[in-house]
Amino acid sequence: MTILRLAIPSPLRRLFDYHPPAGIETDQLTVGVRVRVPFGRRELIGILVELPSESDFDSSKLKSATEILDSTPPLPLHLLKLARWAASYYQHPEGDALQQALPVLLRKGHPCEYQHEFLWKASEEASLSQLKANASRQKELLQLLIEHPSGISTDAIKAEGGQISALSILEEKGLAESFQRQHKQSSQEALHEAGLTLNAEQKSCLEQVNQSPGFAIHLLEGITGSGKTEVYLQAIEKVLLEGKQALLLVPEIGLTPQTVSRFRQRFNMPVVALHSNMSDRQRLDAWLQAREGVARIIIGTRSAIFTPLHKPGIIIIDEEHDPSFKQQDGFRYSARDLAVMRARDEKTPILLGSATPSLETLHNAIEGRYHWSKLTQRAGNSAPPEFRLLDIRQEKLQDGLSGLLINEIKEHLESGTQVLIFLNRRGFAPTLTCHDCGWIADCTRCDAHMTLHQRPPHLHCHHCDKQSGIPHHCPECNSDQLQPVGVGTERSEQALQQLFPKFPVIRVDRDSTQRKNAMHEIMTQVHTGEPCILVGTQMLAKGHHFPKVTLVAIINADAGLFSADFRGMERTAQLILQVAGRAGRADHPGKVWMQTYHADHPTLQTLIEHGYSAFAQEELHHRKISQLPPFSHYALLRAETPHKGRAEAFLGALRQQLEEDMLLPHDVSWIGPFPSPMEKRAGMHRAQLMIYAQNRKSLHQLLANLCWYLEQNREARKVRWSIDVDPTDTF
DNA sequence: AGCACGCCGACT
DNA sequence: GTCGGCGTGCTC
Repeated sequence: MTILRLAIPSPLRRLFDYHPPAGIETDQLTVGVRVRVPFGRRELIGILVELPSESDFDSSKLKSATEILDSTPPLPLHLLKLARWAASYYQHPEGDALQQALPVLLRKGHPCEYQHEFLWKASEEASLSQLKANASRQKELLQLLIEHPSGISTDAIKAEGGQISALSILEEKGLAESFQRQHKQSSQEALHEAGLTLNAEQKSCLEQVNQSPGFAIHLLEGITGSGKTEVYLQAIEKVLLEGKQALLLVPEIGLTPQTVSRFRQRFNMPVVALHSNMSDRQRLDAWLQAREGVARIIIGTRSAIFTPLHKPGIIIIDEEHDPSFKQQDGFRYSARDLAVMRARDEKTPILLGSATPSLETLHNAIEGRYHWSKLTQRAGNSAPPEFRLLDIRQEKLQDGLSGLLINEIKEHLESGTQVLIFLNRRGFAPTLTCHDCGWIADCTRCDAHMTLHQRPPHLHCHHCDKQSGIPHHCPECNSDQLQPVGVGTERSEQALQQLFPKFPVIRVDRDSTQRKNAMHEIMTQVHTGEPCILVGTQMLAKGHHFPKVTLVAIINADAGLFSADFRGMERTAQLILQVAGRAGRADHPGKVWMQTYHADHPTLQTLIEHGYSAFAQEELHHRKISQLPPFSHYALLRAETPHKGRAEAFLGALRQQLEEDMLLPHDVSWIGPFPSPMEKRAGMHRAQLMIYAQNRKSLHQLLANLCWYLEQNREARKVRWSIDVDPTDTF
């Protein structure tokens, strides 16, 4: 007898057994295929993970599977293993974890096949003059086709605002034609354009990567502008010449069309992207192209770590310290850490690149577990930016700006260069308050203030997305003296525009770039090189290059300085340096001015006077003394319920129970429970229990027991609990 | 997580 | 009289 043991996408931490569907030759079944099964009153798709000969469950009560969906497993066996390992390491239900390793369409049961996408292009002799002057829709569309000589998909046409219905008219007139994407390589050449000449540091780093043929971990620590990407490109080039593929993981906001086009420009090989702006169909096609080996370079965000490769050659994690590599809900995996596992498994090198490596990675490099290369020279030997801490304790600020800073901005603009203002706060003002009675606009569902927005005018909670109108009178005392307090990007933009009416002020945050193409338009304007002021959030800090910016101003360098999270300082340092890195990339030396109430903060001083390495060394020293990661391992047990105090009480009772009942590994300890830094969020009251250990194994063992216990426990069903292994945030 | 069952309050 | 509120239980 053959039993199908399946991972089912449900929160239950166990596998489920089924009989094979009637009339199926069981010797043809392989682990990894998708199986459609009845589950409770529903029908779900599970993944076959084992083929035992008998079930622990009463065999007569087993249901039969409905249908086997694949003849070969969509996910190669070793990636299935990786995903199963991850499920166990991160204590996440296996069925759900495996599901997340697959593209959405495969989760839904679509066949594991390409749907060859039709592309459209303008025919050779087509020109706009062949259309009637008033046929504006058709003209727009034809213009779009002409702009994409290598073809554009109907999805992309829609995204660009083109009219699909006009396609057939153009086709009839012989102005447009459709074709299927060809994946054949046009020639033997791997390169479209030659690589740049490497400096000595880059060369030695590249040699380091190239000389180790199998698995090896490399940390590439390179200051902004030192040419990390060129090293990536040339490392990839070697891999391509060997007939292998490259997987590049980038942070969520780092995957811009510019990133992809830089790789397309360099290589005469198919490059595919995998990111959230693509349709499910496009993602599946790209995923399959990677699996078949047709796509040679795969660029994706976190979830792309599960993309199968026909001939894996190298994995590169760009900005390895970026928090977006750790998933923050559900299956809380770290794509960076899994990438290391995967590289070991596939026997390929892995390259972790960053200007500001995470302390974990740095620690590994210091301990000699990673090969460590540094790039310290900026391209063209341009001078590093000059930092200045602006003590604003006695200063009277105008919309968040000190007089000194305003003067400096003026000087830069008048000398014809650009200025970047970094303010990590969206909206007009972080709060709205009543001048007469002190009332503050609070969110009813979170322990947070509502943010005041002016365009369009409304109050918005950035934690639960609740929105409401702006009251004209105070709800408490009916006064009409309601005032915005604090400064967000909208207000900063407005203030700067009034101060410098002759210069354009461009705001870059999630709100101002929502519209399709908005970012592209902004970048086009900035790249004209005309003097202007850019005001924005961390969107400005990542991915984009602003060669004409000579002054970077950090309005509130203190934000995050005194965070409840022990990683707060590390994050702040990384963000400051990342923003600072936008200044003076070309021949202009850059200045970085930071407004702070803590100009004598020793860590801040170390950072700007001696750089990131010195900062990191000090911080690692602190972590060692306090036995914090990377010198210990820990996990967070989170709980949330709609009732105040109940989450904390639940965790407290649990802790007590565990101390009484369970044999604790001797090196495991707890801290807490304590309420989460923002106790109430989106209507849920939250608390957490920190569990830490010297030894990964003991921690893992304890967590496994804990999960088992919680699944049995009746009380545990009344709260929502989850486990976060290697958490990066404690909110 | 879904989804159903079941047992009490305010509506057509 | 029912519609529907969410507590409880189950999923091979």
